[in-house]
Amino acid sequence: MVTRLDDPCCGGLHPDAVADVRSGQLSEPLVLSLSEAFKALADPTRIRMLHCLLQRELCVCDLAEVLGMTQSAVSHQLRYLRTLRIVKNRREGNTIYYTCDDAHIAGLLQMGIDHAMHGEANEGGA
Amino acid sequence: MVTRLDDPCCGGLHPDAVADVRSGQLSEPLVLSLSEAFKALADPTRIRMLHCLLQRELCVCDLAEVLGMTQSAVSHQLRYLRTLRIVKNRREGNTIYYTCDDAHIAGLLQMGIDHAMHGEANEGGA
DNA sequence: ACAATATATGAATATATGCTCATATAGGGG
DNA sequence: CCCCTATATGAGCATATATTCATATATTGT
Repeated sequence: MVTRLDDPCCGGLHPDAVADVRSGQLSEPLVLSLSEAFKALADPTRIRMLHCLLQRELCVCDLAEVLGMTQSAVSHQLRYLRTLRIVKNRREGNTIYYTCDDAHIAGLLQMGIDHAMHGEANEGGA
Repeated sequence: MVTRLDDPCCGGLHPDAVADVRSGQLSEPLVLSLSEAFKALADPTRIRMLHCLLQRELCVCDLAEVLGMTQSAVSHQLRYLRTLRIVKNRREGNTIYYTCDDAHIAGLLQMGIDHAMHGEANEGGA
């Protein structure tokens, strides 16, 4: 079972290379799990939200205020992140506080920041 | 200049928290650059492509063969990655070989893999 | 019970994304 | 020069995403 399409233009130009790489392939669930994690970080809004929530616990409307966004938009994105278990929330009376304590995401984000700051933009600047 | 929307439901519940987090905000270009990088990894196809191209140089049709995808689809994604300078290519006669030598991306991907494999799916299995 | 506040959520919408199909480009061999 | 192979690319399409708007839910205070 080779999982070939009908017309791969050339049936594998270098069979050895193909076989070689095939044996090292990532499993389907792993790939899906990976893309899911990276997707969470693949949006400017979510990056900013997570960066905030990693620094400090914030309620929804403070977050909205910081990001200059609608409460609704923020809430939708928080739901997205909640579904992925990337952020947690805590209720205190009427307000709900969110945090991000996901070490995985924090690590990826930090690594991205470190790398991107190799001569490009800096932090700071409200 | 506070960059406020017309109706932030509550005008910042905790002004100190808001000010605090505001001062640590990531700059706009940095955020965009970050999301761009994560976007490159936010798709199962591209993850598999990059994982292959990090292991070994491959021509387009070998890649297509390995991934079980159309040459066209692969080529489109390669263009995407080329635009972001994540992959390089080399021509040898009729065939074009691609590689990924982007340490940034490689690091992020590896970190993602390490983390995701904490009890979930493993490599191997083609 | 009622009003006010904070948050959540469904529907609609606009845009982005990933793939397919057809076709263009480019190099190699007769 | 013509044909074959490998790759690139534009258009179209179906789906995903991010935001907005209106409204629902939940908690507090009176």
